[in-house]
Amino acid sequence: MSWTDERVETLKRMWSEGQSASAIAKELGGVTRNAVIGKVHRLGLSNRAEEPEAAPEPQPAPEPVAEKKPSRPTPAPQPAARPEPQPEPEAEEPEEVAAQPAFTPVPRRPIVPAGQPLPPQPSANEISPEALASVREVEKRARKLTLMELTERTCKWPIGDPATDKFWFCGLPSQSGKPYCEAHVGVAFQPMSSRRDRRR
DNA sequence: CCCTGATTCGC
DNA sequence: GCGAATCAGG
Repeated sequence: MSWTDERVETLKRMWSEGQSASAIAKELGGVTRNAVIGKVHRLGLSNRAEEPEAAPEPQPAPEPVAEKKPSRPTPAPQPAARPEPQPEPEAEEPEEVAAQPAFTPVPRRPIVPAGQPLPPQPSANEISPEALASVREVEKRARKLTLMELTERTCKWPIGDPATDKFWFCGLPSQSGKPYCEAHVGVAFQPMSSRRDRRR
């Protein structure tokens, strides 16, 4: 494969969109991510700054330039429709519950003002007992990965409260193509038919 | 271990 | 110019 104008164009577009080199290579086909990165550098667009040009600020302020993060402006990793985390807040295990009634070190504030929107939360209610049991079981074995540790093949099911330290992602091997592991796929994607009778 | 981009250097 | 190998890092 060679770098035709069309392929270069695709490269430029995807790179400016914040796509990873491997993703671009995958899209183009016939090249590796190294080839893509090499080309990116040769094209002189290694710095993912395209249109948005901010003031270079020659002599900005008296500050002697302490920190600078030209890295990445967070191209939004994987939004991924968030399902229902924690079907059961109960059940504790050998986990440091560490209750700190002394004082309130973290004045948490509800991200969502007062229950307003959040209409897209229909699922995760009528789930088969087996699936639920499977989930609860698998979450004990969660790899507890951080956001950065997630990949295309790790389960992205959130566990715990994002506002606290007790938050992580399942991280178990995800189903090919799916964002979750087998157990979580089971509760995330309902056949849309389990509505008939909810035996209880 | 999975992944990311950066750099080098023989071709 | 190209990109595998390698490096440095999350």
